Amino acid sequence: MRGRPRIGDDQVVELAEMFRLMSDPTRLRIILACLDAPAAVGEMADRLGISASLVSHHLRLLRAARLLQADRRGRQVFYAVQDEHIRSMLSDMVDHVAEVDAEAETGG
Amino acid sequence: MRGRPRIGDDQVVELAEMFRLMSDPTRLRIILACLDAPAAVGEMADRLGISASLVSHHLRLLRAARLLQADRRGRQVFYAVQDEHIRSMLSDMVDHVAEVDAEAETGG
DNA sequence: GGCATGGCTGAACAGATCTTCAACTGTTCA
DNA sequence: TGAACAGTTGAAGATCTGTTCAGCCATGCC
Repeated sequence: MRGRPRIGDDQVVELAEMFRLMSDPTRLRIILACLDAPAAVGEMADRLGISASLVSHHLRLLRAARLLQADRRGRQVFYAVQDEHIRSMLSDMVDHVAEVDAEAETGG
Repeated sequence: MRGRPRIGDDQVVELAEMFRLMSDPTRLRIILACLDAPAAVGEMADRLGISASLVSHHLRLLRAARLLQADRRGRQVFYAVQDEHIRSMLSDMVDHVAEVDAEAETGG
């Protein structure tokens, strides 16, 4: 039994940083808003009911961490999830919470 | 094409809260320390080189969120990851960062 | 009971974080 | 060129968070 790979301190910090980026509800909503398809900044702001400025501040962090990637088209900037692993992990987590919630509703 | 399940605001907040708990390096190390097998508080403190008080403070949050579960044996209290989904997600993430790191080392 | 061990808790403080507001850059179209 | 639209940025402030320190509860053994 080798067990799972041991990861070093630097990698724990890196991993924690990824979680930190997804740990704010507003920021998580932004990530989820462009999980399936690229979304423009104003579009997200409208959908989430927050200012474009706030969206942009959060996007800066997500861009810096290479979690999202920007793509300018005319005067709009579209954002999409860059890290495939994060995307599939988030999909799983979304499915999971949806599932747990459905169970709770039917009296699980 | 139905797409993935839509999750509501409450569930986003819930999900963000889970990520928040894993977003602090110290707390993440604590979770990882009892990922494969239950670990006692003092044991973790020693292994991580931090005070038992600090470990205990973090454990309180993790317990409250039902991420970890406590099990007293004599004077020691052993903690283990309670949520199976979180455990497997974390295993995946650990594998992922270990992989990415290995690739980087070999010049990927 | 008394003591040692292992763990928990509350207060306090430094540092980080989220949000808002105002001002700025870049792009399109007339 | 100028105006309007889309997004970005920096400063400021209230709030939250991680850590330390001191003291407290619980268990096991003499």
